[in-house]
Amino acid sequence: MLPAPSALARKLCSFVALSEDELEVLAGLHRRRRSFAAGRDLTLEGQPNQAAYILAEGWVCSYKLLSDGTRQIVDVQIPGDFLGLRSVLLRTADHNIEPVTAIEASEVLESDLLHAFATTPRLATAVLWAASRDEAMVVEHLVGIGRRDALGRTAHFLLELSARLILVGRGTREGFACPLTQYHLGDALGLSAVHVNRVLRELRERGLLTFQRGQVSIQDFRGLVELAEFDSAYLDHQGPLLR
Amino acid sequence: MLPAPSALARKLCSFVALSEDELEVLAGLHRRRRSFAAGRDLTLEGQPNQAAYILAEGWVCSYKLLSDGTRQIVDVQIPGDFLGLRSVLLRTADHNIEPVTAIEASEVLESDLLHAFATTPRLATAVLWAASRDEAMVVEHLVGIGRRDALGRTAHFLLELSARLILVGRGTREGFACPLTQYHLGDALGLSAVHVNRVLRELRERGLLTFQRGQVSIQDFRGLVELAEFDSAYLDHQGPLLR
DNA sequence: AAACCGGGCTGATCCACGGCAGGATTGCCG
DNA sequence: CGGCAATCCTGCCGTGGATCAGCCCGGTTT
Repeated sequence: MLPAPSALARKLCSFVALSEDELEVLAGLHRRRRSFAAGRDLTLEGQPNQAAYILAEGWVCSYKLLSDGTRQIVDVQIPGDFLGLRSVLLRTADHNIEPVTAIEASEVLESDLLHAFATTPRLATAVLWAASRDEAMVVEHLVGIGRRDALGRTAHFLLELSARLILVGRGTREGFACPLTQYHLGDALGLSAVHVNRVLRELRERGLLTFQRGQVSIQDFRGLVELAEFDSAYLDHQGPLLR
Repeated sequence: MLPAPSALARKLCSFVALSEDELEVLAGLHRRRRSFAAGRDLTLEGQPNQAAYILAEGWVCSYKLLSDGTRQIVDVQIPGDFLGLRSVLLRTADHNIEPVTAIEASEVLESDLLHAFATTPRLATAVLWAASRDEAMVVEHLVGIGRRDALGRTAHFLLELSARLILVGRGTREGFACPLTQYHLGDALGLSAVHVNRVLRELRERGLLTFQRGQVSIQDFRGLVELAEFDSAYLDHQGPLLR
């Protein structure tokens, strides 16, 4: 009997159906489980030789600091996401990582990963797909900050989170639990926390969604999609097309 | 006698010294040279099975369109850069590509690339490095748009271009030829073209740089670096650290 | 209980940037 | 040479969002 599938397994399965063997290799990557407290940074920019992790429980965000004390959150990771894959390749972390909640993560050594890839090439493809998807998310984030107004940007961000959470069984079409504060949202969206508050109020008043006490409730999915021009293609598209 | 090194070869050599054999394999990727006219898009978002290219001459920009007609330029490619590497992997283009000038590019088939990697693993590492660098540039771009003001953002963008162009022999510490219009700059920086104009004037009035008739002249490198908080680490760092 | 702290919420004011509208330059083409 | 189309440039005014300042609430510390 196999153990319950990890969030990562669930995510990858939405892309290609993995065999039992492949799932087993994947599960093998989850030895070396570690926990980290909320709020204390994992990585400091510029430090070499960081490890990579698969996030199993909890949320983290990756950000860069500017000299005036402001920061920009580049992306938010949820269960099933990789952490610091690129810093392993480049041998230097190029951003900081803050656990938003207490988290559990499995440390993944480069050798483990290479071994897994050698054993099960389809797994390599799937992980590569996940990495490309992360990159596409950053691009979409860039477009949002550059060209969408605060309302559309916020709606887009929350819709993206929703889609990603549903994929790993942490949310439904109706909503999801979200541990991000309004400060987090501001830093992610390039807005001030004060303005985030006003934007959330407007979304509420328009009957689109509510975000209260760590719970996002989507009330008018269609309306949100329209407002945000949200097209989930970049998140889940063409799995089957990839060879 | 080897032919003159391509822009890509120059770029990769700044990262690892390549042997003659490796340079030859690299040169082999430049068969299948093609030309494209300025202004006419190469790729349309969502179309499957696009080719990848190595840009040999000229500039292009990758952008995404929004429904209100605005666009966001995600990155600008110069000679030596890859074009559409990710769309080959994902089998679908996720953005549009506009040649800013007439360009020459070498079409690269997946099979060529895989073959080159199999023959010369160090080449694979180098190309992977280039891809990671591109990704880091997008992240830096995101931070700029999210948290820097128009002046710093513009200065940062031009400094980054400068550093990249110097690497492939298209510029010096004093300046470079830049075919981008103020509309391009606006679309890249998330500003209106009108405001770009004002920003360029201010940079000129502060004695930092001039951008006139397609020529960027850097007059106060230090001042620009300070204004933009520019740290080129993400462009050229830790080559030797990568194994 | 008092003090404190993090987070949510709101109003008043300010300013960086967008939008519009028109004029000046430049380069290209017949 | 004249005409036309980009592109550059500028002034004026409107506005989205930042900043500041303050209040409320629930949880923790003492």
